[in-house]
Amino acid sequence: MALHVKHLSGDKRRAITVETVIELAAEQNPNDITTAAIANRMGLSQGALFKHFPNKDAILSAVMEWVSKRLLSRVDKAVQSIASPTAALEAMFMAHVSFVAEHPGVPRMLFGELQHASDTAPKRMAQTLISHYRERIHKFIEAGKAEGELYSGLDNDAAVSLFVGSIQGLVMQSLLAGDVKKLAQEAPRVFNIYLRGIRSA
Amino acid sequence: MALHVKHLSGDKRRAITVETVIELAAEQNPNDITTAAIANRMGLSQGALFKHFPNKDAILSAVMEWVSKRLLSRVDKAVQSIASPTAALEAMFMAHVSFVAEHPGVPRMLFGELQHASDTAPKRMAQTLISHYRERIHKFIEAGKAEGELYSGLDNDAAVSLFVGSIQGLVMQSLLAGDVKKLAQEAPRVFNIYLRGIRSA
DNA sequence: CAAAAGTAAGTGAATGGTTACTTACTTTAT
DNA sequence: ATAAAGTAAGTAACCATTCACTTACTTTTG
Repeated sequence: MALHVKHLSGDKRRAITVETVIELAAEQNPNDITTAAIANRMGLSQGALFKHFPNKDAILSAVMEWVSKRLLSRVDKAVQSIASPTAALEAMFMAHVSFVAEHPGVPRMLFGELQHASDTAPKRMAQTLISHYRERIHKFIEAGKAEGELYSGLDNDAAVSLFVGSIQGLVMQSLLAGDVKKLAQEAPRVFNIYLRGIRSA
Repeated sequence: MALHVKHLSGDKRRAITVETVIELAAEQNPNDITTAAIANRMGLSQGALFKHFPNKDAILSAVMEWVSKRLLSRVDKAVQSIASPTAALEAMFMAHVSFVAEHPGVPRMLFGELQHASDTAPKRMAQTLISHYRERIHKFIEAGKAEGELYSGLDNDAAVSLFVGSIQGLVMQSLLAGDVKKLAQEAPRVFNIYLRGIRSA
C-alpha cells in the first residue's frame, strides 16, 4: 500500500533505525545519541524502538553489523579484478574514503565504541571489523612485496598501521574543518605520499 | 605542616583535578567521566569540586589547557637545537609518541572533545591546539623542502595530514591492543615509512 | 598574644533534569 | 480476530549543580 508510514515490518524498521543512528552520528557525539533522539528522527515514539530491539546496545550492535558488512563488501568489490597489489591498495583506500564521505557518522561511531572501557557487544564488533580490515591490507602488502612492487625492507605491521592512520588523519581533518567534501580532494594526495613510502625504488 | 591532606590550596587542588581527569580518561570513555568519579578518585566529595571550578566544562577546559601547554612545550623542547628539518620532524614525532605513552588519556580526550556538535570551550581549545601543532609541522616541511631534504613535488597539506594521521594510527592500534608499550616500539618503524614518503630521492 | 572574626576548603544531602527501559492500552494489517 | 506495531505515561537510576553547614587555617583587634 506504501501510503502508510506507520506499522512497518520489523525488518524494515530495524534497517531504518540503523540508518537513522548513522545519520545522527554524523551530526552529534555518538556517545550521547539517545533513544529519544533516534525515535524522534524516525517519527516514532521512544517506546516503539523497544518493540524491535531489546535494548540500546542491540541497536548499536545492529549498526556495527551494518557498518562491517557494507564497508568490507565495498572495499572487497573495489579490489576485485585488480591485479597489481599497489593498485589494489589504492582502490581500497579510495573506496574506504568515499564510504566515509557518504557516511561521516561511521568513523565517529567506530572510534566512539573503541573508547569504552568495558567490552560491550558493539565494541567487540568494532574490534573484529578493524582486525578483518587490517588482514586485507596485510595480504596486499605481502603480495606487493612478493611481486617486487613494494620496498623489500618494509615493515609490514607498520605499513598497515600507517594505512589505517592515513585515513584516520583525513577523517580527523574533516572533523576539524567540519567539511566532508575535502576528504575526496585530499585523499589521493595523502595516498601518494603513503605509496611513495612503501613502494620499491 | 604537610600532614593534612585535606584543605589543600586551590591551585594545588586544581592541578590534581586535571591530572586525575587525564588518569581517568586512560581507563574509561572520556565522555562518561562523571564529577563523582573525579571526586572519588581524589578522595573528595563531589560538591568539593565546585569550590574550585564553576562547572564541569571549566574542569575540561583546564585539562585542555594543561594538555596544550605540556604537549607543545614538549615537542618544542625536543626540536630546539636540531638543524635538519627531517631530524626535527622525527624528534617531534617521537616526543609526541612518548607523551602519549605517558598520558594515554590525552588523545582520547582530544578526540572525544572534537566529536561534540556544539562548540564548547574545551572543544575550541582542542581545535586551537591541533591547529598550532599543525603549524609547527608545516614550518618544518617547508624548511625541509627549502633545504632539499624533502621531495620538491610534495603536497604540504597532505604531508601534515599524514604526519598527524600516522600518530593517530599508532594510538588507535594501542587502543585496540590495550597496550601502550607497543607504541614506543612501533613508532620509529611507522615514522620510517612516512619519512621515505616525503624525503627527496 | 590570645580571642574574635574572616575565609577558603570540605561534607553530605537535596534538586531538577535526563535517560534507558517498562507497562497498559490502542491501532493496523493480514 | 489476533499478533505485530504503535502510543503515552510511567519508573528507577544517574548526573551536574546547589545548599546549609562544618572544619582548618589566617588575619584583625582589644
